Amino acid sequence: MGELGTGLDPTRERLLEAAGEEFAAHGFDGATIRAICRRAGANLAAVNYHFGDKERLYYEAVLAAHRCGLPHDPDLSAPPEAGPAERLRIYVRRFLEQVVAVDRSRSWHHDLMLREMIRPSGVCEALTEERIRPRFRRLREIVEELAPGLEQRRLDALCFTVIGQCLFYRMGRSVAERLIGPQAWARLDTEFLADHITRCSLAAVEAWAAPVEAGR
Amino acid sequence: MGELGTGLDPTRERLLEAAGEEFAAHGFDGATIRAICRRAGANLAAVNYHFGDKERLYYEAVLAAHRCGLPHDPDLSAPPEAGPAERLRIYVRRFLEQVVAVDRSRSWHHDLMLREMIRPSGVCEALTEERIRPRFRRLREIVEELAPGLEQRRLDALCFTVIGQCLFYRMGRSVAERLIGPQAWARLDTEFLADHITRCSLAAVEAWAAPVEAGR
DNA sequence: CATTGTTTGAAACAAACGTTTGTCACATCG
DNA sequence: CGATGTGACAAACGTTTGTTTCAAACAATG
Repeated sequence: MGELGTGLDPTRERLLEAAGEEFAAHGFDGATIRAICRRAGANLAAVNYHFGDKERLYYEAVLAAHRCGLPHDPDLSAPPEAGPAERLRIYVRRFLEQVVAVDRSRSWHHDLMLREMIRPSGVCEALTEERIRPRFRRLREIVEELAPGLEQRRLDALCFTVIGQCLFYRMGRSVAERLIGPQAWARLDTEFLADHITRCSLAAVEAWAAPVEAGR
Repeated sequence: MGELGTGLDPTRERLLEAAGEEFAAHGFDGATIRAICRRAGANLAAVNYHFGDKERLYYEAVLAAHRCGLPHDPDLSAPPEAGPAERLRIYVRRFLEQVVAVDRSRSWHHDLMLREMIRPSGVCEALTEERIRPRFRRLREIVEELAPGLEQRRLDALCFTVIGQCLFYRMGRSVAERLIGPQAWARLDTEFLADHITRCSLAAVEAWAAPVEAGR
């Protein structure tokens, strides 16, 4: 299992891990300090001792979960000489692998962020600046390179076209799976979706690109 | 204010309305029966009398909210002789108007559904079948008409490309607004987004409809 | 008017909640 | 050695939760 930080206090680390899973599963109100401590094998008073109160535990747990859950920026592995289309494909694939794909026990990290999206708390700001904005900036660079000279809001909307497609398979999973059936849903594997979203996004960008025929 | 049903009991109706807002704002665990009854101007025991317990109140409130919140199918107003592209534009616009656009007090209806998407409860099934599947079926018909003969999972993915783009502006609003700034976010009005998403989706569909060119 | 069934009212219930307390174990350092 | 500070522990704190109780108020019907 992945360590949540470099802290030297093992109890504190176990509390952060347990709190992340409990908060992700039941939300801030639904999760109880007793369940968190039980899962962490710690005493009930440990939360108050290490974090002060439930709210600060939540704050620390969300930040710790995402500092460890997302290894690094998703498109750093792209060869620098690759074209923007290829970098977009890698970006989408990494996005799907990390956010959407359910690799068993590591799925709860992003449930925390989905809850923050619906009703953002104080930690949402730090989370956005620290983890999301770097990714978004790289996506914007790719789209900007694919279609130079677009107005600002068109550029924003095109980035959201990419992100929206990816995020749907995480956020709308429960409904989407019921809509098309479990077996059809299972056929939408990461490989297929990455290819689908990439090609759709490229077509969308080209549709808005400068009237000059933009060869890629 | 919109009535939540045709029931004859005014207290029951006020409880449903108040419960919807409280559950949408704070979730099932966060909302309290006391706050609901206070908002509805009803006695604390009214919930137990009319609905039995909190869970059945939640179930009824979610269903009632969506039975009244979404007036009718979004694309019924499309002229029957309109082409699929024009019907897609109307579909997207209605989707954005109803789900995304914040028309003051009616915004909480869809918060309920977003919460159901993250952690579906028993009502999610009824909600999907009753309110979402009819819309999804119509979208599939449009896409099928735009690009006949596609394989099933490509058709599904293309529908999700449309829905994912629309839903993002609702689900990712808090994060997206912070990412691009409030003033840039304000410029993404419904009219602009409807046009953007429609054109992007049409380009995406055409990318897969065309005879298979050399893929990756 | 008396009776019946239905709805509301204030009060209380046990359980669970977040938080606090006081104490004990243990390591560190003068 | 004693003094000091850190952390774990059981127990209890006061509050809030969902739920229940029972009597009063009401409308409808005989």
